[in-house]
Amino acid sequence: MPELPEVETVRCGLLPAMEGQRIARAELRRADLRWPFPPDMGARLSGARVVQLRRRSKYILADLDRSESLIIHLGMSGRMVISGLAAAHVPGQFHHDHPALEKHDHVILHMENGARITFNDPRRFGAMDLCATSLLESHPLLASIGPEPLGNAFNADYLAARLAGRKTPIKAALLDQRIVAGLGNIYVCEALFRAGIHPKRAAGRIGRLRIEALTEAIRATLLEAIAAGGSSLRDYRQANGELGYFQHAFRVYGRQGAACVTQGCPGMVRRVVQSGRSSFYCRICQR
DNA sequence: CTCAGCTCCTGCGGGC
DNA sequence: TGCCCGCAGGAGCTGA
Repeated sequence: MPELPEVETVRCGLLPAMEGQRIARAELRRADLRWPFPPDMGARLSGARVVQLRRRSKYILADLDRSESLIIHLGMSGRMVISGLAAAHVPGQFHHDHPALEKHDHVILHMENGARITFNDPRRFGAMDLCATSLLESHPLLASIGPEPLGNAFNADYLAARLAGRKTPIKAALLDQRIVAGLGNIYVCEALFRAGIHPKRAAGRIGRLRIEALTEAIRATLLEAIAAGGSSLRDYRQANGELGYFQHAFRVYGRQGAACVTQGCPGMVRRVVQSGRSSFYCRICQR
């Protein structure tokens, strides 16, 4: 499920185990995910201290004390599982009994503090790479990504300029990471519903006021999801260390055939396929 | 440049 | 029970 809110939730969950902490040993259980790991990745991670754990779009960036940064992408099915984190709120309190490894546990970071961070990814659409921290912005995976939707650079002026003249459906435009960072299929559907915009509407044919509504809908959708992830983080932290999946109430995503949640709206949620991916919307609320 | 379609990979649920 | 099919939250690549 990892779109921007889930990645942010994973980052926050990793903070107590990783930020400021040293990686005692990085264990690679295969040589690649989507792409081969960079040369000597295990050795380059082992012994490094994580100075800062950041997020850019759907990427987690771990700046190391070696002028390098670890780039992590969860792909479609990637998860981070923390174990040995006994009491997250008590610094330095870790125990050392870890559950057995599971299928698709591809990379394990054995932290000096006793925590173990496991990257599990059945479909292996995820990725890891190392890059000089000073060159991160020009890394091929990051160079052409658009502004963060929760930052100041993402506003109605910007979005209007990027959508102008484009015939592609707004759904596809918002999934394009070069236009805005971090959105995926779920939150695009949700944001379009909130903004009252039909997913098939041509991107260049949305009025200024509705573009303003759209930027605010995107922000609100993401902020609410991040808040929901944050609360679920507190809930499951003691249960198991699994990060990356949390319950969230969607208004249209996955609700085809169900009643539209808008008060008094007689419509039902529809599902259409656009460029191979499902879009969910209300034909009455979204134009 | 823009855009649609294909592709990587595994797992799950439904129909027969 | 087993088998086949469609579907899944991403995104790079190709070719028109």
